[in-house]
Amino acid sequence: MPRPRSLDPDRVAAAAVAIIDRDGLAGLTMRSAATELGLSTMALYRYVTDRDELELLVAEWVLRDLDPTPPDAGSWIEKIKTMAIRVRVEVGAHPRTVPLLIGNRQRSRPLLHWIEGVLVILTEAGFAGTARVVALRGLVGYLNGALLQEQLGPLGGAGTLTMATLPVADFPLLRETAGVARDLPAEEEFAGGLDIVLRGLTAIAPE
Amino acid sequence: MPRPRSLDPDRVAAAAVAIIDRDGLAGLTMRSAATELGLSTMALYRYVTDRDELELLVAEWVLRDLDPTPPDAGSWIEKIKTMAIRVRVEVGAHPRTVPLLIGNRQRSRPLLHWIEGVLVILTEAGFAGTARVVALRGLVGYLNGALLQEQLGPLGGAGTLTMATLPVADFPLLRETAGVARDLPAEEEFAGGLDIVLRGLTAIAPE
DNA sequence: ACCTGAACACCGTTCAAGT
DNA sequence: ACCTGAACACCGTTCAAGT
Repeated sequence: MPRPRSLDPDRVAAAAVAIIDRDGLAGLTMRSAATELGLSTMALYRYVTDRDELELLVAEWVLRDLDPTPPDAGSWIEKIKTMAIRVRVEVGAHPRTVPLLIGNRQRSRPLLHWIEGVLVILTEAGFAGTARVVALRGLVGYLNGALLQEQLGPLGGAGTLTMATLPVADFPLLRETAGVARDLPAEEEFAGGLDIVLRGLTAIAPE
Repeated sequence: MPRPRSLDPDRVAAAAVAIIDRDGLAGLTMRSAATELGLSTMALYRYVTDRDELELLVAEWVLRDLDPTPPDAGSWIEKIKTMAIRVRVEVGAHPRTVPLLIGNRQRSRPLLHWIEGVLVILTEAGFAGTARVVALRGLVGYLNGALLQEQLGPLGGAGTLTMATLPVADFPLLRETAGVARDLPAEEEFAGGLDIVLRGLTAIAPE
């Protein structure tokens, strides 16, 4: 007399994300996830084959609402910008999952659909062959780095405590820049960096 | 009758890096590092207070020869490019340490000196205030992302195996692009992305 | 089928003890 | 001072057993 499955992958992922939001990445263990779901530890293995798969579930769940459709108005640069900002918005709801998103970026369905959308835009803009690869990777590389940096602590954030103790004589510009960075909102920092990448893309665009 | 200290931080770091080079990041444990050094596990705690400090030692050791001095010939863009390539060269000798380098980027002395050098170049180019923060962070963001991506597996690399199994109909451009990416050397991919960022920097440069 | 609990081979780290 | 070994509180995961 088989019992009905008490959970679905969505609820498993949501529970894992709740733990990460609350206790950080280190707080997520097979045991804590099972407890959060009201299961014994081993029952969790009914739903995922191992921790790696649980992390993939998390990565896909966080980006489940990521819109992969290219905007239909605006220049191709504006479209790419919109696509990039969409990622940051979704990630912003669960920022501590960032390392998992990066680690699973090649297998995450929502992200793959988003990449396909970006490629549509790049292709319409005339990119092809290796130039298109470079453009995509440059954009994604910046996105990964910027989101990770924002999460690990921006120049103006916690890490600056260490920097405040550095000998001023050896790092005059670093000290000065860190001071300015403290007052620069993360969102503007992200937008500014994205703008650099987008202008760079414009510069190497075909035609 | 105190015994002489049998090791210095440099040898500890070198041993840890040797393990990472050989067995990957997961292979590095307090136990494996101690064994590599011919010590009992707990003797390692004479040299580092905990695992976190061991990882910092690794991060600093890998970049110990990173030249922080701005090149004196060439345009400011060429100088920045040289600085960026220097990082990739040093990292290239121990690529699997990348996550540790990123995690410790705010405390790693060699990296802080390198950043100071980059800031000298940016300042000479006329960058100041928030524009200088954005320029620095955009560059470092790309560097982090690109090196991490290169390490976790480029588009043309292992992860593409997963992609090869995707339904073609849903991801036509992704499939096509992955095929091209497979034949693009990592070095060219990095250089191409760096070029995008540098051109973007040019576009937002003062004067 | 679905769930449980004991157990195994790991971790990082504390502590008391040896030279 | 420097090093050691046992022990503790964790991990992920295997396995045999319950309903």
